[in-house]
Parts: sequence; C-alpha cells; structure tokens
Amino acid sequence: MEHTPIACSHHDHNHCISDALEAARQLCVGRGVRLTDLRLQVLELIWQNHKPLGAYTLMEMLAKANTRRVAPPTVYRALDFLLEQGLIHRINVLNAFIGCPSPTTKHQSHFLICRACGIAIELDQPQLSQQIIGVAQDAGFQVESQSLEVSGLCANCAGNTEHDGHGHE
Amino acid sequence: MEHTPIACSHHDHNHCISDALEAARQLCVGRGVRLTDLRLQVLELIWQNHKPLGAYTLMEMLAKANTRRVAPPTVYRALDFLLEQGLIHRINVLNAFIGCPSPTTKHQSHFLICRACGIAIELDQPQLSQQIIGVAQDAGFQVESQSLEVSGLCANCAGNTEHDGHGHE
DNA sequence: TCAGCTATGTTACTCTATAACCTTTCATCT
DNA sequence: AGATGAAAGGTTATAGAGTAACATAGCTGA
Repeated sequence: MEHTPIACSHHDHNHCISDALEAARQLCVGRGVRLTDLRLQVLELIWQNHKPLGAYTLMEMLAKANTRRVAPPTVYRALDFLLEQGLIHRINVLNAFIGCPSPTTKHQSHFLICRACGIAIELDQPQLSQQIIGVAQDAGFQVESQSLEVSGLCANCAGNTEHDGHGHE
Repeated sequence: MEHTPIACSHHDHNHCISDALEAARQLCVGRGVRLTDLRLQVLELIWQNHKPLGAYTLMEMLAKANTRRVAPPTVYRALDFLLEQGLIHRINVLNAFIGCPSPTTKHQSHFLICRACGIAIELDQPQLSQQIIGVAQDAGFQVESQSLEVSGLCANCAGNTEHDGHGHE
C-alpha cells in the first residue's frame, strides 16, 4: 500500500513548525532542560522546510534573521543540545540537520533523502529497527544507535505523483 | 544463530589483504580500468586492518611508507576511483573509508561500527536491502543507494567472546 | 611523431567542526 | 537583595575534510 509522506505533499507547513516548537517546549519543561532563545530559534530555522540544513547555512540565517551574528561554536552548541534532546537528527551523508517530528518517542534515525529536491523523509518503522538489531545480534554486536540514509528520488521528483491522489496536487 | 564476523576474530589478515588486492586486480582488468600504483597502494593501506581510515590518515601513511608526499586531491582522486569501482566503501559517520570484501557483487553499504575498537563489519543481508527498498516504495520513493551505519559494541568489546567459541581466541 | 586522453602534481581555497578561554545569565541558598 | 555556582553563550584561533583550477607527466593509438 502506497502512501505519499507529508513532507512530499502540499501541506500547511506552519502547522509542522508550530507543532514542533510546541512539542519541544513541553518536552524541555518535562525534562527540566532549558530551551533558550537561541536554541528555540535554531530549531525554528531548521523547521523552515523539510530539507536538512548545514550548520553554516544556519549561521547565515541567524545573521539575516536578527542581526545576531554568531560564530560556529555557538551554533554547534545549540545543535548539540537539540541532538541530545532528540529534537533534531543529523544527516551524515549531507553534514546537515533536520527536525524530528516525534521527539518524545525513542527511535532510530531512518531517512529517505531525495537528491533532486533535497527533502529528507523520516521513516517510522520500528520493525525495521528490530530487524537491524536482530542482524547485529547474530554477529554478537550490541547496537547503540542506527543511521539509515537512503538516497534516491522522492515521489514528486520521480514523477510518481499519482500514487494516492495527493502526491503533488 | 550467532556467528562472530571474521573482522572480529583472530584471523590471518595477510590473507584478507592479498585476497582483496588480487580481486581488485582482476576486477580492474576485467573492466578495462587502470589500477595504478597509487590506487593500489591506497587500497593496500586501507586494508591494513578492518578499521575505516580517514583521507588525511592515508596521506600520512603514504608519506611514511615511501617518502611519497601527496596532497589531498591526489588521495581523494584515488579514493574516488576505488569508490566508483566498489573496491571500498565510505563510512559517513566517521568520514572514513574501508575496503570492501566482495567488490564484484553489487550490494548496498551496510555496516556495524564498534565505538570501542573502531572496526567496521560489513553486513551481507540482501533481504535487509530488499526490505528497505520495500519501505521506500511504500512512500513512493525510488531508491538509488543505501547507507546503513549501526554503531555500538562488537562481540569482542562487548565481552561477548563466547558466542561461537572463536570470538576472541 | 603527434594528438588526445587519463592520471597525477601543485596551489589555494571552501566547508565543517572543535579547543580553549572568557563573559554573561540564571537558579538557588542564605 | 546579595552571594554563589553552574550552565549558556561569546570570541579567537585552529583542526579536519574536501574541492576548484590549472600545470605536468605518461600512456595509447593514428
């Protein structure tokens, strides 16, 4: 059964942003960690779209957004915090960062990455995580984290817009 | 059924090296591409052990090995060639490169990476590749390449040396 | 021998990330 | 309120990874 992901379809992205920021606020309050102005702003910028952003791109955006000129360590510290809290994921193949739509549920980093439009679609496939853990166990390997990065063409860019009638509008 | 991988067990690593180099020679002859001295030497250095090596580490090793002092582009071109031919894989999470034990069969890049001893174990799980392709297809995504990098502790480092009696000597 | 292609050498630079140290901010205790 | 200690952010410099652009060398085939 095919199902075009939200990131690939037309959608009210303001909802994505506000939901993510609200979830982040609640998560941080619940854990007793501080979602400072800077961290919130970085998270907001990352959520501007569904494309992973590099740290230096974020620095430029911060500079443009509010004459707040920050140096690399500042951005990286904010990113480290967001990574630790599971609010963003790192896309290794792109040296870039993307918002996590479900930061409260512990899960692995599994992504589909479109080489044409640049979007990254997070997968939610616990049974895939389990299968990977199983394969690792067969080798006596104790899994701590998984990074699956699948490159190719998303539904829109591959021209597969007819899949469920909502693909490309 | 558990099975400690070769890379984790004591083994005659000279065999790994000579097998890999011989396979590379044959593969290049068969394809009509040139396995030059430099490319061969880089491949040999990469095969010194089962740990991924960074490009700059390779540069140092080249300098030590034969007073052949090479600049970054030289190493990266050799690495690009070896990647194109499938003789090595890139480990994104480490910005490093590792030899491929089965360059003749087309396959995806699936690795277990030990954070303690640094070895990377290549998985050979076609059904896992297939499952990933299936998950992607459900999202209308057309897969071109996969990168699975599982971090954790290998059989030796986790202390699981009793798995099949050959784990740690 | 010449032309053309492939591989390598060289210089300079971009992009990504961190070390080390200093200052500010904030929460808490008295 | 004021002191205090920890956490966050600012600043400078540098390390690490990768590439652009151009020059040279070496093979290959007419």
